[in-house]
Amino acid sequence: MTVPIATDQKSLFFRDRLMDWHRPEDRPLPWKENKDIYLIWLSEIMLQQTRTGQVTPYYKRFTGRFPVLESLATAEEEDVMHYWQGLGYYNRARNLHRAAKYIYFDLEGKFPSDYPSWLAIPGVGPYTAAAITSFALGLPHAVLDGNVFRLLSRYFGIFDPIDTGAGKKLFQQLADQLIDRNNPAQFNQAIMDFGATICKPQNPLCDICPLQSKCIAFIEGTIGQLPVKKRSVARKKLVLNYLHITDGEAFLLWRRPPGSIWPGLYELPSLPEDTEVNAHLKKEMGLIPTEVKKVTQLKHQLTHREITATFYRVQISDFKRLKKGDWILVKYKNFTKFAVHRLMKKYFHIFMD
DNA sequence: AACACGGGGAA
DNA sequence: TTCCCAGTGTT
Repeated sequence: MTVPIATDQKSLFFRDRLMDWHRPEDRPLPWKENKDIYLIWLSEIMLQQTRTGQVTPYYKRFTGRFPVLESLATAEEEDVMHYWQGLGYYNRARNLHRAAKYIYFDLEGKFPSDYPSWLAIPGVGPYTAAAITSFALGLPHAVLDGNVFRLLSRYFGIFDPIDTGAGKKLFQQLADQLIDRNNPAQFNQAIMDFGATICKPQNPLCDICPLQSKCIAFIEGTIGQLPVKKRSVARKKLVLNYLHITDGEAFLLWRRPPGSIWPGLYELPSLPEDTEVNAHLKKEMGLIPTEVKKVTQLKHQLTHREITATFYRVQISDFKRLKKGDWILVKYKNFTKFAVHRLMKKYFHIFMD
């Protein structure tokens, strides 16, 4: 790690305020009570993707049964799994056990003493290696977990996705520059505590945040957008029904209102959910179709939505009885003048050749 | 780069 | 319900 310490004002302010904010006694947790590298290792494995409150009882039970490396290394796997039961991500326990045997028998009970060696231990990735080497050995490796990603992305206003190789590299460099080399352990503890208690995912406590005055996301009102993730979490499903109402020469378009998806873009009039086509046409538009045909169904992916759109072609003799409404009558030769979203484009591409 | 891997707290 | 948690290993 040959990254220079960041000396710009923003970074200095961040480091100073963070270290000043940190009160180790504020978040007392059982694994903070000592510097036993075995116990720190164990706690960090348990804490992977798992809340502190959920870990605490497991940690106590587990350390009661396996208080030192030897007890874990010489235990039966079934016994280990039993004490992990209910905590989830069970490969953690298997890797932990495998690693314990490796350290106890192959390394003669001597724990690795640097970052790369810890990284080679089963179940230990970049985060855990940094946590162990800083907490137990005082080495200046910055931890990068969900809390740190969130805090840094907001404070520095970074919109690069955190779930790509490039993004992780960027944030790791930044964190390694920020770390207080005089006290890496306290810095790592502080940055995670801060993220967990102040810069929370939802409803962060910006009003009492000591970093507020220089927090880009707070200043620019983008707290809710950060951190950015490329891979969207399971998309929300959305069902839409569109009506392609035409007399052969023209058809109807409608402009989406602001505050919805695709604000301001045009699309075919849509049929409200749980509404029958003919009834809707007559009641809302004053139209009586000569033919209604289900034409196609298209899937469309958005960042946070999976849309299933069904298209109905509605044939009418003329638009004379069309009620006044938000829709506009568009001649086929003119329809390219209207801005439409990609889903609509897909449909037009297929059915307006 | 994408995916599997668990269970639970909070909004 | 949805989000996300002191992430890592595999493909």
